[in-house]
Amino acid sequence: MDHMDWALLRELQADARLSFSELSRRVHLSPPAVAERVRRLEETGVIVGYHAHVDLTRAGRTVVALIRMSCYGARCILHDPEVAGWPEILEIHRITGDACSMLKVAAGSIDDFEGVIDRLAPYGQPSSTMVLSSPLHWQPIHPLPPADPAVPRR
Amino acid sequence: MDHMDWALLRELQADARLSFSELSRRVHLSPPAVAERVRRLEETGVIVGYHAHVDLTRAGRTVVALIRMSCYGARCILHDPEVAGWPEILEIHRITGDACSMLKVAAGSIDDFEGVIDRLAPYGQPSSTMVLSSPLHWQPIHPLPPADPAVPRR
DNA sequence: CTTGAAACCGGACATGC
DNA sequence: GCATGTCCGGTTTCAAG
Repeated sequence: MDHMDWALLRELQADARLSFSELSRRVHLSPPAVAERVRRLEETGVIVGYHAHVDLTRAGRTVVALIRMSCYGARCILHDPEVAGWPEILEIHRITGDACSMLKVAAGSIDDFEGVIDRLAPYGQPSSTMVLSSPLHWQPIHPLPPADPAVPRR
Repeated sequence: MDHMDWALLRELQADARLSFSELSRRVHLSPPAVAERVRRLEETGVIVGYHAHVDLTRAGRTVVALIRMSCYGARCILHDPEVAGWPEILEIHRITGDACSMLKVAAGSIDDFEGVIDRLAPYGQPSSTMVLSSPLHWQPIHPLPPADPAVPRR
């Protein structure tokens, strides 16, 4: 993960459809070198995929919510792989705290959302928070500046 | 947004780097028709971008958290565009409830994470929940089946 | 929207630095 | 490990139906 790898990640995060040739021009590297580096980033699991991002509202998902699930012991959604297949469930995160997971849900309507809640209820108590808007949908990953501790830690 | 548009979205969400020709084979449409449909999906804002997805851990972001921000009145992070530029802040969602926003944060270390909390504290009270793992990072958007109410609503 | 043709570009390989 | 150069295949973009 040197500076050149980060330059390639920066470009591919901004536009995943760039060709190797176009990439080579932007990062000032030869096309074969670019191809091999990108292949390595894919095979080592740094790049996990290339995805088109779809606007939820324009795709008919007008109701977005974050749901904290407090599951009933062993009957946890984390143990049921079926839940991850429901179309409204976009993300599942296992978290610390009194709840066991946080879900990001995008439903087509309030009725649809109510149906999701009904389907989740058997697993535990869902606590919903509606998403009004998302001022920052997504941010590319770039290298963090090295930490310089202003106050030395004891 | 007919069936063919959804087929194109399905393919481009699964692999954003597919060529128009390869797309045309997969959805059984001619290459010019594919090119025009994709261009329309981009210009109408259905497709908002094509992004390479990076594994947070392998990119050095070992500490992931969700932070609920309860801001001090007008001094809200939603009103300060600078916050969205901090590299550790991946998402900002305005939400309902007693908090004003939910942040997704990916820091390089606990020290770095503590630094983010310190920088957030002037805006309001941050309440952090650590993400232990993410069984479902991302799910493509596909058309929802039409609702058929098993129990008629009154 | 499809077909067909032509120009272009991008990817792969081999060679050499 | 990277740059250069060549070749081939694929892709894009027209035009016409």
